[in-house]
Amino acid sequence: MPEGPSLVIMRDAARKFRGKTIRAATGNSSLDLPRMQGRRVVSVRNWGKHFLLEFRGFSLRVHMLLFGSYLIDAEKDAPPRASLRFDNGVLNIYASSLKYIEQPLDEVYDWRTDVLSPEWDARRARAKLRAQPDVLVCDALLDQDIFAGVGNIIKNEVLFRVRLHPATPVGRIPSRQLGQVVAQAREYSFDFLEWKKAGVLKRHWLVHGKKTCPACGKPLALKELGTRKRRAFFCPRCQRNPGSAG
DNA sequence: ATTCATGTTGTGAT
DNA sequence: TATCACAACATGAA
Repeated sequence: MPEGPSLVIMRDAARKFRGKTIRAATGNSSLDLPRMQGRRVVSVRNWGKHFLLEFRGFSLRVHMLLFGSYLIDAEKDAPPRASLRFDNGVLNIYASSLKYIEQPLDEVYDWRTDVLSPEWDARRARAKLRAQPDVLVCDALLDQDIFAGVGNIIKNEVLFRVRLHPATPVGRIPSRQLGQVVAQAREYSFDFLEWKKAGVLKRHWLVHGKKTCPACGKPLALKELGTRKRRAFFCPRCQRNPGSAG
């Protein structure tokens, strides 16, 4: 489920609950779910991988981690973390991390950091990257304070599009290529969104989960790189590290 | 049946 | 005190 584009789809699917009142809030979350009963949804939003239901005075934050899922007007054979019943339907949330946010969302979230937001600020992202020259680009792309919404799939595909080795320190990336990284973090996320909506996402993966480089035909490398140790699929031939000899 | 993965947070060690 | 590596959590596809 859970990279930014999937949350955009969830947010749009749940938009019909905006302005509606929660009639019942149940589930196996340790949160005080009944707190939401009788409360009206002021807005349905998302920031990166966070799904947000805003009420007057507080908000519900849902993070799906790796295995989270949701169903609208349907249920499955598993206990929901939260089941929110409205007059016009039900939102069921499974295996997710739930939390209340007490402060106004605009105080908590910097929308300019969300790669899919209209408020996305590429220059700001570049400035943050410049401030951390030693961080590997594979880690930087997963940093939600720089690229909120980017996950491991987007990371791998962006680095291939830009033909950049995942283990390149940010400070060694030529300025023009760094600009491409930032631009593609957003652009690929929108492509991901369209493909996901159309149910054709996987067939568009060029390197993620693949064995062969679509550019040169040689085997792809698969390594757990960076401090995050997430899977990096890349072509050692086509994705050259500007800092290495060769 | 077993392994593994689109992710983050908390804990205890250093 | 701060940083860091690792554990923990949870589900379904292959």
